[in-house]
Amino acid sequence: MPINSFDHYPLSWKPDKTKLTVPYYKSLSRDLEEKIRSGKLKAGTKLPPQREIADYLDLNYTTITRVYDRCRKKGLIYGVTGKGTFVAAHPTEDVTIAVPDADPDTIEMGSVNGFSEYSLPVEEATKTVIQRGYLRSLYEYSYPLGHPHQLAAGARWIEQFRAHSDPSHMAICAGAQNALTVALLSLFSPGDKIAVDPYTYSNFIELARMFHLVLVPIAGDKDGMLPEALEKSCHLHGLKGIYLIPTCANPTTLTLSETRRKELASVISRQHLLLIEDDISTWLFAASGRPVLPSLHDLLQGQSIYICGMTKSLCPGLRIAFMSFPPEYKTAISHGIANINIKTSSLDAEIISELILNGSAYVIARKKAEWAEQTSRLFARFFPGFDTDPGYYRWLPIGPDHPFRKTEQDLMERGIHVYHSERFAVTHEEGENYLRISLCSAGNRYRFERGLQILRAYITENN
Amino acid sequence: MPINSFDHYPLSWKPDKTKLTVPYYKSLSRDLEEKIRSGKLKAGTKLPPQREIADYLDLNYTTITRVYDRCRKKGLIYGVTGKGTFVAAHPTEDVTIAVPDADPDTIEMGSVNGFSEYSLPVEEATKTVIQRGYLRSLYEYSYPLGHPHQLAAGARWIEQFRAHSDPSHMAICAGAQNALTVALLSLFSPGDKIAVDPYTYSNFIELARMFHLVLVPIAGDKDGMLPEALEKSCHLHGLKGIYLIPTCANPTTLTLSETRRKELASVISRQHLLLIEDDISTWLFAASGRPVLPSLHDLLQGQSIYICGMTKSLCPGLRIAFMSFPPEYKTAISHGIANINIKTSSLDAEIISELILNGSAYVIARKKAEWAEQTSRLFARFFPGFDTDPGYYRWLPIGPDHPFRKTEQDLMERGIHVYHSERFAVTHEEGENYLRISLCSAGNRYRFERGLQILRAYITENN
DNA sequence: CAATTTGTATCTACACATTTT
DNA sequence: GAAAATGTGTAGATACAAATT
Repeated sequence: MPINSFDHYPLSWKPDKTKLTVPYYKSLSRDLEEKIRSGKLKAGTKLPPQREIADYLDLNYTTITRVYDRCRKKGLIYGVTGKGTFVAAHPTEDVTIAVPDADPDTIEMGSVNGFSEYSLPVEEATKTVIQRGYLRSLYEYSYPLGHPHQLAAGARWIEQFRAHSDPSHMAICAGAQNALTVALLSLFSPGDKIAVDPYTYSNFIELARMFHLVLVPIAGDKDGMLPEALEKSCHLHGLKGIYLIPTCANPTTLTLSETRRKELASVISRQHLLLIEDDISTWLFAASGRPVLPSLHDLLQGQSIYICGMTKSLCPGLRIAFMSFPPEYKTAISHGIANINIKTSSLDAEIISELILNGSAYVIARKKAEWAEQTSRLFARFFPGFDTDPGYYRWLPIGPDHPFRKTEQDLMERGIHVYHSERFAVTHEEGENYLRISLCSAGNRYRFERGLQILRAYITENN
Repeated sequence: MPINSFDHYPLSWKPDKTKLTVPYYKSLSRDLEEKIRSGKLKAGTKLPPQREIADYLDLNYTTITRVYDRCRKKGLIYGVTGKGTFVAAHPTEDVTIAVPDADPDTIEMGSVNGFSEYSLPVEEATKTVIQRGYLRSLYEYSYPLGHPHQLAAGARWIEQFRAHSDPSHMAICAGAQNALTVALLSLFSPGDKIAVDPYTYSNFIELARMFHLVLVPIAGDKDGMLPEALEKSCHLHGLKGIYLIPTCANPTTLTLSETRRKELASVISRQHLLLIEDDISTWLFAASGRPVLPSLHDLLQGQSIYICGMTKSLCPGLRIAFMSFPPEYKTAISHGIANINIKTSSLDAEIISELILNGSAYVIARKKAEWAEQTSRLFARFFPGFDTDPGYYRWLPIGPDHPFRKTEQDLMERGIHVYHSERFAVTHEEGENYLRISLCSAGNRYRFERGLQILRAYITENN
């Protein structure tokens, strides 16, 4: 029997007692899910304590625990012991960063496509591959993880990034996103917990959610994730893995310092975490002659899946990523690849290998790195204080009162497409908002410059 | 306190009381998993009833339920109410049908590669695509579900198979297996139950297991799955979806009759199941001028994902499949594709489209269908009683006493590679065993004929 | 065909850790 | 720094459905 009537309580979620059906936990979690998905409960809303709902509905409170649990595993809500339960950052909204269909009137500064102008060497390489008569042998099943000489090309390529590997424990996937899918599917199970930065690659967030993996954000400072916070969270949550973008993280552009890398490696090793290292940007450092810090893959020697996508550095249309893993995961990953892809297109892989082996890949990368530097200098002219470190995007603070949808829409109406920080947030964060500004998708310098003008005008106006 | 000492009971699984640690359910399920994976508990073994283990260990029996539950969701065991709990068919063994690395001394009659000899038109089409200057536009992000004209080509292609669709609710995936991954990931959640034939495509079994989906085998007769059995199972298990290969099912080669298709469609519609229709073989019927039965996709008008892989009919090396779905799933599937692949290689898709649009695809398919018919006639000469219906494989009964590994190994030693029925079994089945014999991978007619001789000799010897 | 065996689903009880007050 | 609030993890009790005897 309820102790109170609760009529005057402002329960943010107040399920309708009359609509309760057995089993209770299912009818309740359906109701909660519906309210969140329909937007009746907004991101960041604090839900009533489990015991309060239980009291109100006259149910045992672990039944409510079960309701919250189900929604938590779906990524709709998250709980903090002692604090309460909250609606997740973007429980349902479409934050997937897909490929926008080209609209000539909007300047693309949201998605990070990579410069696509420079595709001549790629076309040349394609012709070479075909003329060489490889086609016949490529159009057959074999080597599901990639042909040995393609993997060798991959090993050579990632060497530049201080990630050392060997074709015998590498694989080719259909792009970095696909490699992440393979890694998550092969090595994790629903309910497993993975440490991430508080802001991280939004497609990873969605992917993890699709697999019903639970993401646990770990605090960081200007050098990236804090090792102590990670270690503490291990004890607290029983983490299974960790996802890191050590160099020029997406979207925050933070790079882990060498000390930080070593400290994190030591925690990862001590706590037996499984690291997924997503290396999207080191090529920009290597190609522009900047110092390259050691990969965690090298520092750890095991427990680590290293992924290097070729899309951004070489050619957006060819979907190839190289993956390196410790030998003990080879069976699991082979299974994952067999089940997800059977195998990756040999043609794409062969073209990429050709580009690496004939040296064009290095030339293309250098060219793209130059462009990136030019656009980042341009960006810094508009927004002083930003350095011109390599990177395909910038992380622009815009103050606290700029809600997700509205800000993006306002800017869209002014003619630029950008992404708001909430797309990248693992939990709903109050306070500062940011925009991620892509430096490489506007099409040309003039469009990009116009975009920056629009952006600066909007920011000065609204602050 | 245990009532009995159990020392004389032959408990097939008898956990060591002294090694029990808290939490009990974890330490126990770890132990059970280890025993199964290490082979100490073999496929089909009946485990002790939950209450018996609980009694023996002096624990509440729902704790054992939890242990069994965890292992069940991992696909290690399965339970039948009233009967007991059993170790699953191939709980851990590597049954994934991957791509075997070529060994010239072994005749390949296991994996179904598709004839790869006839790749000249594919090479021509590749050159055409490149010369046409498409390359530049292909090497860019756009149209994550596939270019409209590629999808239109797909729509035209599947029309032959009485599957009608429209480019606006179609997508291109990187092969049929990849399409299955997209469908499962986008539309199902861990724990969801999917109806399947008792023997079905082994990679689907593994894929479902990776996603922690539970497969429920449904009885069938010579016309395929029984509608009444399906309907009954809906009520019993609360099925969410169903996976069917309506034409020349893999591996049983059964084709659903037209009446059966209509009856199943009616159950699927009435029970709100989500159908995944994997069409791997209708092209063989179309290409050899045989009658084509209506697809369930057409019969259902909704609730159905239709998948048509191009690998077998056209070219093993190009990884393309067309998928058609009801409009209401477009968002979910777009998300799935964005998260798994970002997008499929445009180059492969473009080559396939070119082949369809310039008519070569039809010619290639006819050629391959002819070869398939020739090899199936050859097969029927060796094994009378088999008809020469289209199909890339045959399902050969070999009697009850031919265990999985041993049979495959025996035949491997004699020089042929084949797959045993246990690879395709959803639950462990006693009784008749089968071999799936691939008709299209031996390399040439002479090798295939030698393979059949070896096979027949083995069978007559051992029965 | 009724009683028994057996698996599955749901709800309840309790212990514990962290955060806030 | 103790008490209260709050989420999470584990174990137990009960009801029920299907298959077997």
